[in-house]
Amino acid sequence: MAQDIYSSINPAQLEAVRHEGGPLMVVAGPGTGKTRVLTSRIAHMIKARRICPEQILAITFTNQAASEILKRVSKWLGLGSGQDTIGQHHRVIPTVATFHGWALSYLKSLPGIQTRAPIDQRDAKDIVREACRHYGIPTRKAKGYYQAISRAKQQFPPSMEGEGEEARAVFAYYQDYLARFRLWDFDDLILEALRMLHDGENAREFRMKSPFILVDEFQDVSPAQYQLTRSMAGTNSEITVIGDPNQAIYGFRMASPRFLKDFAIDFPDTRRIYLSTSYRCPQVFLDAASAVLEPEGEHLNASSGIKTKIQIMGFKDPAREARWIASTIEKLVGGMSFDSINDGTAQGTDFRSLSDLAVLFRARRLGKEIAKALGRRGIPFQEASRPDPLSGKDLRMLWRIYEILGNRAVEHHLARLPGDPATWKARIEKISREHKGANRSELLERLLDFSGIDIKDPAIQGILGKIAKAPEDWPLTLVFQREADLLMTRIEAVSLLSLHASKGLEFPIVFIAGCEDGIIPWHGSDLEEERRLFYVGITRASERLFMTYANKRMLFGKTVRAQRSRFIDGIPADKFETIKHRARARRKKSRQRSLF
DNA sequence: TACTCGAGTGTTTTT
DNA sequence: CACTCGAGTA
Repeated sequence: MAQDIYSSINPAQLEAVRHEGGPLMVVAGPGTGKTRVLTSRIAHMIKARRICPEQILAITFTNQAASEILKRVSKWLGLGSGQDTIGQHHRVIPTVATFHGWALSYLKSLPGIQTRAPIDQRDAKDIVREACRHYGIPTRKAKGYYQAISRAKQQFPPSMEGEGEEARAVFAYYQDYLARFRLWDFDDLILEALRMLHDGENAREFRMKSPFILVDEFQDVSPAQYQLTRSMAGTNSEITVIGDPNQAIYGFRMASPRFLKDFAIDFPDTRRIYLSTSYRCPQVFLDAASAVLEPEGEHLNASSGIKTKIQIMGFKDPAREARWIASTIEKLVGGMSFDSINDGTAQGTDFRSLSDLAVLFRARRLGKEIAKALGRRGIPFQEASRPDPLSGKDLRMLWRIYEILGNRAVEHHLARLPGDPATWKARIEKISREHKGANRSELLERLLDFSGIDIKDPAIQGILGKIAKAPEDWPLTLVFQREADLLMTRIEAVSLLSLHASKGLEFPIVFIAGCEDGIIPWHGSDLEEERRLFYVGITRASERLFMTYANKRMLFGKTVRAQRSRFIDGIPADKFETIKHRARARRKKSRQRSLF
């Protein structure tokens, strides 16, 4: 078991795994084994250094990442599946949680604190809308104000600086509403945990209990999360941050690669380790990616010997672009590669699996055209957009009843159940009285009789089962969120993803569509961040990379002429080949074929 | 409660 | 152009 922790690990990775005694920063470019280092390091701490797992806290941004890390660590330690990260652990395992999940359990663990009930984004938006109505502001402005409020609350203390009178009024109403009904939104979880750790005594106690902290994807931390990290760890403690400043693409939600730099200043004895061997991307792609952004840190070296160039194609319009992508995909999955026919090494088995392929684009709507083209050819595809687990009307109702039963934000939820709040109140009181001593999921099941929800629906049954297993008073917002992540199935289909959604993923064959000025880089966006976004896209590919663009595109009802992305012009000419579509290619048959 | 219709709006996304 | 949202109607 234990030797797996170190097998086929490179010297830099090993150094990161074994570092002891002070702050550590691991700068890990695409495919350099970031997760490998993180999980090996945790396993090493426990197995070799005999650190008690309870003293280790690993923080991630998504539940999916958290469960992936926990799974790998548990396997190395022989701890079984380690699925259950919420609530009490039956075995001693390290805590792996999201910032928000950790913050909530920390707040709950503090003696004498009055916790509030977490609400999700939809309720938060509803409250903002209500604030607008209250002030006679047109509700169409609610979305913008909600975003402004959330941005404000990424900072500590929250700041509406630069916002107008109206926005401030809405903010005040919103905050007041949360206080009145004893609610926390997602941002509050971070802010409140931070507020608690400001108390010297709390901080000292926490640092003693959890002296080993690891934070993944550190380039994505918000100002508040950065401060939280600082409060959690003393400047000399053994805190590990892992990230890649070149992949910081969440500026619009106040994240910044700046914090990775600040870290080394705020923790002066930080040992920096750069992972510079990419086990994913061919050198050509790495070089091209570097060229678009003049990356920070060391130049990346490819371990792969693949020599394929990037293939760039222009089209008259997005429909042709989409059709070409679809037909190329069909060829790639449908049969033998033309390559192998051409160079005589035909094996006859060079099929690509659909899940080896991804099409990336800057904005969701740009994927529509491609989805249509794939659909017409009957090629299965999978779009990234996961439905919000609490989006269904029924599930929302169920959630509200559950929260009321748990005595959380009762008035807030009663007012939002369909029908008359007083009737619901009476109903809930009656049922609770009649079934004294019954557990919460039993009560919930009885109350669902009044809701018109079909209890026999397998989805509802599944949720009820989860509730029965979840810790007594855990708010469902987080339970649902986790379940939705864990239920993500990997089906045999082409992935259609936004560039943002592609971060952290890897595919042998990648298409980046809509590589046009105005799209990539997006008109009016921060150019440096757009560069990093393109960098992320390029570095998803492990074998083949296509970039396509259209010379005109319909956006907002207007057809605009478009030019090839200026980022492509920054790529050295020997890294790619441009292929002319159809009309030209037909005459140069062999040239076209060499594509495949 | 469920619909139609017109106005208005247009990245990226997690918890 | 397509979609969402909210007001208004059945």
